[in-house]
Amino acid sequence: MTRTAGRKATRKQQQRSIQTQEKLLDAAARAFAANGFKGTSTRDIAARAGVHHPLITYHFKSKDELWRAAVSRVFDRFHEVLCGTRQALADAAPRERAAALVREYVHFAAANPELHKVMFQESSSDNPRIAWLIEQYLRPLYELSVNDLIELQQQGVAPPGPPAMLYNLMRLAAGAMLALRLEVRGTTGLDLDRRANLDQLADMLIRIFLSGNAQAAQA
Amino acid sequence: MTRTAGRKATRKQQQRSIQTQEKLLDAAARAFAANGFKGTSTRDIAARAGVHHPLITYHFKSKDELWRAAVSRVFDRFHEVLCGTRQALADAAPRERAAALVREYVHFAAANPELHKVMFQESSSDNPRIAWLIEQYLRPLYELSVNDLIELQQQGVAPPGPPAMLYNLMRLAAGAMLALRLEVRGTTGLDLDRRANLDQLADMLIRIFLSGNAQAAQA
DNA sequence: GTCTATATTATGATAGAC
DNA sequence: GTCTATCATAATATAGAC
Repeated sequence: MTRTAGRKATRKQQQRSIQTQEKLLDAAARAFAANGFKGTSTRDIAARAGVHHPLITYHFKSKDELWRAAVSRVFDRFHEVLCGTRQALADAAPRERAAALVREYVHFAAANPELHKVMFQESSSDNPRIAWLIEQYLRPLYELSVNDLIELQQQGVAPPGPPAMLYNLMRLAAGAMLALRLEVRGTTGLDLDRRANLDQLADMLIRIFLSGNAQAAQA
Repeated sequence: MTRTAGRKATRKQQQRSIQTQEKLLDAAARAFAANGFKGTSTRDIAARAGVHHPLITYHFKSKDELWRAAVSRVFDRFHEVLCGTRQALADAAPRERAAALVREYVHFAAANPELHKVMFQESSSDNPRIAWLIEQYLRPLYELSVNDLIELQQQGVAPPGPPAMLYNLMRLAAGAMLALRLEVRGTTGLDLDRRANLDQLADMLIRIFLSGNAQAAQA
């Protein structure tokens, strides 16, 4: 009897612990995205999550490790989604596969603005966090994509020029638009919370970056 | 004799005061660009400037006003440079004028990375500073540029689509590349501190965004 | 115009009760 | 697993000597 009760209590506690961690990870991602690592206090994160702030130390040991955990969660999902789509379209024509990936990229970035906000926040200075982000996620993603991009350039689908430059233009143009949605709206009146405008953005990116004459080049 | 000495002393003091303010404004722009408003301490700024931190309150009253002063200095120069080039090329063909402005934009953003870093930092959350920045600088610049851009689209030089979307893609692609130079280098190996790569970036932007068939469209 | 000293609040992290 | 209480440090800002 005592064992059963003990097990139930343990299970409940474990569930609550996981819930608390989830709430903290969500709150941390939003707070770090909004104000950067240095500009965010652990008290602010705890308040957003609705938990007491010493629980952060309890569950994540330090502010630094909480940052890594929160960022990992967003980037892991991003990586999964992109790789999934890429594999699912392994047999599609390169141009159609690339177009689908652009659409996926835009919609994921719109639904998860923390992704690019955190990147922009930490990339503005030389610090251990951006080095970690590059090592863990950004460089691997580039190395996964660059060969496809070069192929698209050779087929004349993507515009010529250094692949690294083209890659950065594409990802940063889309990323900045979606991370800075508030500023974009205030400055130009463009509302990227509307689904129609989001689709139009993806179409525009595809038209600009992936609509070269597929018969040309290779000369 | 006392008057002369007094005047000399006053003049010297005024000069030193201006020097101190300049040093503080430079340091503030760099610090705010690197760590955002909330992530920057006035002590850090004072240390970068090599002055004692109570001098910030003395010269600028508050951290908030120092931010405005530092940002104004960068954006005023930016505005001057762009408007100057625009007027100097009033008689040039629209495409050549636009291309020259893109080159100007890229080189100014490269030489003054604080411009876009500050923008990206503060744009990640809704706060009074980004509202001020939009009101004072970002929207006026857009309203100054959008008619030219529409004209370029009508002439078939710039790609079709909502002008606001095109405007944001152009400025944010260039701005993000140059604000995130460290990240771009770490992720893709592209070194935008090299003058040659900078020129190539401007050329690529012009090719992508301003190389439509000038005879087409208008249909 | 410049400095030291300090008031006051906020921060990251910990100790120990329950 | 959760809470209160607390420590040590760093923050913005001010007061007042020189």
